[in-house]
Amino acid sequence: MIAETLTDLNYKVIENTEKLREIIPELENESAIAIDTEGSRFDPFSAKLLLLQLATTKKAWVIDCAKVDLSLLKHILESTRPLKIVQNAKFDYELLKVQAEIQLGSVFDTMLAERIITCGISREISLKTIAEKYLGVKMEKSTRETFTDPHGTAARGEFTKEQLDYAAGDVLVLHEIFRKQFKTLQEENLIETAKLEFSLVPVVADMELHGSLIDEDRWRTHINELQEKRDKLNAEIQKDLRHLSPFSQVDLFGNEADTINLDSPIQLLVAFRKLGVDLPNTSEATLQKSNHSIAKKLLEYRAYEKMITAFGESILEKINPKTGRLHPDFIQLGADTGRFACNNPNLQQIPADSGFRSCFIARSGYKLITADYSQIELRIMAEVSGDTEFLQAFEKDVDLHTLTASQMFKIPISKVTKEKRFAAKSINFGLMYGRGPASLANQIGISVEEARKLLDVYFSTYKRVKQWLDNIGREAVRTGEVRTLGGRKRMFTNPDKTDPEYQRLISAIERQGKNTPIQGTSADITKYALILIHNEIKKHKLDVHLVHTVHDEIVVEARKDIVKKASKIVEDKMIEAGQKLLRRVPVKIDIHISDCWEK
DNA sequence: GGGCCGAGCCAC
DNA sequence: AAACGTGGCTCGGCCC
Repeated sequence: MIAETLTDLNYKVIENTEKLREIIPELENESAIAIDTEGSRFDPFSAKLLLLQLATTKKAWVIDCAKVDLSLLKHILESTRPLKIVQNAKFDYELLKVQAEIQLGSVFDTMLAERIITCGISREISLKTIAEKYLGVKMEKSTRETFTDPHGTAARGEFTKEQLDYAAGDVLVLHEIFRKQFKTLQEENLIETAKLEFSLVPVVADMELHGSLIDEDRWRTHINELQEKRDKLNAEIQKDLRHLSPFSQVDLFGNEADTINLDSPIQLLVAFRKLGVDLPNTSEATLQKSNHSIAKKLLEYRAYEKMITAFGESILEKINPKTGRLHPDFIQLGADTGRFACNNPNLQQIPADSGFRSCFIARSGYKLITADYSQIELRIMAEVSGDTEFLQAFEKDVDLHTLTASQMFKIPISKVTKEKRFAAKSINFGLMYGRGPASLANQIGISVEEARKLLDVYFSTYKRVKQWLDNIGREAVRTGEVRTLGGRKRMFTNPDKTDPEYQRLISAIERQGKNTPIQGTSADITKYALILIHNEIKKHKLDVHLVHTVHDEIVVEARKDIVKKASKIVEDKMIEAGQKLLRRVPVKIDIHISDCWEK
């Protein structure tokens, strides 16, 4: 396809059911059709489905959804064949499911494909960008916003030629992009990864649509408690300041000024100076260095303040008025390792142990199942390195951190203290991040020299682990790429040798090279598990829904009477997904049934 | 007043 | 005194 075809668009507008019926046989015969939708909003629950665009390699149609019976297309859109080529299929899946009761099946998502192909090199995956890259055409995307304008013609169900051209243009470019991306995926051995991601689209979409229920009252109560603690701390600090200050704090009118604004660095610096403490600024590092009791309290005050602003009312504002639930955006390929990202709100960063999580609840008559992989990253490390000690520890299901401590400090298991286990655990986890002696020393409170010795002992105990880490770091730099056990690829761009930061940048690539196969394989496994669980639920038509995932954790809402059955499915499928990639290490799941989200 | 960015902090 | 991987959110500062 060349630029001219976009300006001289070859498409037909379909405005009645009879015309739609005429094109069905043509579509049924295709092996792949490109599709796109235009909605009046981005929220699938309140959006109106305006246009549905379809294209074969030769023709395109723009369907006015308000004027036709879309159910005529249901079997085509839901079946495995033809393949549906879509840019950001999750959006279209959700809109079609909610507004037309059609569940898009068998997709090739050009946006995800582009992310897979260019992972580590680029994050430019918009249709505009990839159409230019693969077709050399410049797309004008400003018409898009006219569909969501509540006062525009689209809101009245009328479309301008410009809007129809735009809609057709979006779907006309897809076949050629698909053809080229598919070729690249084959050449780069990325078909498995693409299949995984494409199969995951309806799973993630259903998870988003189902959403999470939050107990608003409980949430507010919790915020109030934090606010009270913050205010109490504030009062204490004010009192301390008054008490310790040799000067009385009196305002212009001779009244005792009772408070200063703790959020104002200027006022704080003045207050500290009155106490004879001269601080350069009120940054966290400065306050930590100063051993003053008020500095300590101030840091504590800020921690509460942070919690309140970051997780306070802002999350409740995201509750969807139509469903009364939170529908966060799960970004399937958020991280270059293959992990999910999440936003609006980010449910993957809800504090683990401060009373926020227990506000996420099951509907009445339902239960939440929280399941997470036990030490999955260390198990992956055992698999990829083939380290005998690691493998045996998991085989015998002994506590790896305790075992590590006993081997490193050459003491019997029974003599391992809490401190020694903590030191071992810090190294075990630090491994996966390419952690150095300085950072280790800092965490467990020893000198850098002692930390260095500790690491030496560690690596002489686990020789294969060291070998694997050194090798993969080196290979990442040499070849410019690493892969996960699922075949997912991440690329690296080596810095210029003349770059003053050269060595630092190379070290960063080495660390990323070490971490990505571990973190990314964990992501592969969780994604396989989500698909397997989703399929099983559908197969048996169970009243069970995925609601949430946090890297190595899956949360499911199940009707009470079948929660045991659901829990068995979740556990079995998570293990099946794990063992698909881990062949010599057993996989273990921690699983809990509760009224709320908790481990 | 909106966009961008770093700091700081939350998660795994 | 820090050099630990992957993200997102909020705030403050800066720029236009």
